[in-house]
Amino acid sequence: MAKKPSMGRQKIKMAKIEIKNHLQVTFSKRRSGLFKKASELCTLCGVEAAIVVFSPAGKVFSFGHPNVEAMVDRFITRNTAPNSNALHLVEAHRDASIRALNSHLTQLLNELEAGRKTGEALDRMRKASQCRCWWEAPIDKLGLQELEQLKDSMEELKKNVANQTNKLLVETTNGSPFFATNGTGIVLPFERKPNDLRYAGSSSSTNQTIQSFGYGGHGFF
Amino acid sequence: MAKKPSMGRQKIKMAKIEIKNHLQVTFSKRRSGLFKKASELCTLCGVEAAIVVFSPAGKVFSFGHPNVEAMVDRFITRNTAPNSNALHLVEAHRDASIRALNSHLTQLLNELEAGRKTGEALDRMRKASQCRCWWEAPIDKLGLQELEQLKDSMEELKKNVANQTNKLLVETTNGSPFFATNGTGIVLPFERKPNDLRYAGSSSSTNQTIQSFGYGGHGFF
DNA sequence: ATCTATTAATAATA
DNA sequence: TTATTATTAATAGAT
Repeated sequence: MAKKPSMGRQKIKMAKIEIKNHLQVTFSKRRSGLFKKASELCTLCGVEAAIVVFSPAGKVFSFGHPNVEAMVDRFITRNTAPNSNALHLVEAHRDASIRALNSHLTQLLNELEAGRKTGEALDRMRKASQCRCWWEAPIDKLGLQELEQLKDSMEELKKNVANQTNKLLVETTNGSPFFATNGTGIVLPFERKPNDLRYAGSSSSTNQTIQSFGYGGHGFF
Repeated sequence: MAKKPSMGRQKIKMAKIEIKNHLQVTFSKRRSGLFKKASELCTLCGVEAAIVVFSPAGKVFSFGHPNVEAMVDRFITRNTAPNSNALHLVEAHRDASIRALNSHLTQLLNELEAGRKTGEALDRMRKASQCRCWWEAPIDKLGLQELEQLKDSMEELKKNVANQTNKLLVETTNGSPFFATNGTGIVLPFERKPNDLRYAGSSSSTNQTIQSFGYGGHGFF
């Protein structure tokens, strides 16, 4: 079998290769050759470089030493080119967004802190105001038995004083219908439990202060 | 004169050239060779490409077909990227940062809102608790003279009822120090103003009645 | 830069 | 894609 000697490498015209197959092969070979050359350049000269190639099919091939994006970033940053390309706008926009977010964040943190302080102040006020009614605090310290006894004594007390009280009320008030109907005037204010006062994180008044409202003649507790 | 034949091209070790002069020459030659290769690739294959090289001195050399800017733009705002290179990571990282900031922001907004509501609730409580003691609110409205009168009437009232009250308490309680010290037991319930009872956002307790604590025997108002 | 002996890249082919 | 080979192209070293 006769060997057909290759005609070896031939000079080619420097123009777009029309034969698709050739073009594809040439693209592959020359692209890798290009990247190899770039790599050698980087190694021999200790420099940084990047290459990006968009294939006819739209694929992207890139080379970078030490890496593409660092190179591109560096190029963009360095490139204080007068031609403001869209990239700059994009990046600027992104940075602006981040800056705006950070600013917003800072403002919110400040508001939050202020809100916390306001809340604490209000809480302190609340606690202080609780103590303003002298009878509220001690009630919590009483046991059930003591409360029962207290209730009894209150009821008896109420009876004893009811008449005088009602008389006074009629004389001195402008006729609030409040007690007129039940005709009693003895009320025992009690404090709700402090732990019922939890408003943490809740906007609802679920554990709002429960006050005892007593009518004369019937049990309060 | 005898001609000294050049020893021609010699193979070189693929490592950084230490001799500065050599390095500079090699950088120049190979850089132009690289750009030429790139140019040929673009011509032969009809593709677009860009090269960026940073010289050891910090200078930037670039090649681009059709131009570097367009190539870099296209690379960054890349549409079709099969090879996931580090740029993606960079971009992803940036996006992640924005996302994290947004998340933080949302959380803070929530906290802030909760804080506002808490503050409002506390404020309402404060206002409400002021009214729990019926005499507190009106007190603010009284002038100095009226306050003096009120003080006098209360002191007289206290004296008048002290004996009876103490007696009752001693008889019926187990010695709660509750009323023993001030010696009063007569209560005058009054309703506070409805508009002082604002517990907006609360489903319960909205129309809570606040009892007043009063003393019988003398008119206060 | 230019030259030239060599090496490296690669077109054609399989 | 990968491998082979004949050629061309690139370039190290010297000028």
